[in-house]
Amino acid sequence: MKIATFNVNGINGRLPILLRWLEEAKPDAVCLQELKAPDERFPTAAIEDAGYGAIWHGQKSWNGVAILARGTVPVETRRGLPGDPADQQSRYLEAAVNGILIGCLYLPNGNPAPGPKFDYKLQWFERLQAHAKGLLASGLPIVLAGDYNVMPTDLDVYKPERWVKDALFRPEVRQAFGQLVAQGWTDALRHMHPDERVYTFWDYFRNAFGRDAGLRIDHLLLSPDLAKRMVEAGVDRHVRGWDKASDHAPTWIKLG
DNA sequence: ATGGCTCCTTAAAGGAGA
Repeated sequence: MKIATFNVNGINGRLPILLRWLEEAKPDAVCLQELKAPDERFPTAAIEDAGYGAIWHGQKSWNGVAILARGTVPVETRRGLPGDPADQQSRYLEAAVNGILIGCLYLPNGNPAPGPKFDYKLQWFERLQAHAKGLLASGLPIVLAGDYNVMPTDLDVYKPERWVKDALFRPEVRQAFGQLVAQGWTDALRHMHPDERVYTFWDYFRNAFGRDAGLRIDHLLLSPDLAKRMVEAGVDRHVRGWDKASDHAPTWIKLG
């Protein structure tokens, strides 16, 4: 079983990219972020024609997450991250697919930091930690996949010193990610590639992809039993080189 | 340090992304 996460940066603007990649990679389950579309503008027919069932939580202009499953429809278990009823942003969706519980998340960017957006990011992280702890305690096979907007270590940034004051790399954020993983999760990509520079994002500026000036910010965290089943993990970085590509590349694991 | 690019939006120029 192959499970992927892909920040599409606009599901309608990037629909040809998404469909081309689905056809090529044939993932069994996919978490999408940054739909940038309200619920009624989700491209249901095109996704179905590609062979995927889907659930989604859209939002006008920004955010928005979805879970796709090949040949079946994800069974929704949660919509929205618990802990703040006033939070209106579409950033968390959870479903069961083929016996695995999949949490799809789009963690806030947090810039500029410090400031209210950074505070929201840290609060969101605390809510995620609380929810993840409960999930882990359930003993179910779980993957928490998405755009975490965090580079966990220096190895995950092309030029760490340039990013130390950025909301994606500040100590508080790296610490929050570390605390989350320490609950008992496995950072799939780093576990399979302990010493390698593996990036999932390259910005649109200054030929970042051509220079390989990348960041690793899209992560799949696995519960202990799923970590034991993992046989492969990777990034489809060639997708970033396609015409009209997202600034993120699809990131995936294979379970045996 | 800044700006570079690309998406979205009552469609002009601004917000947001990272």
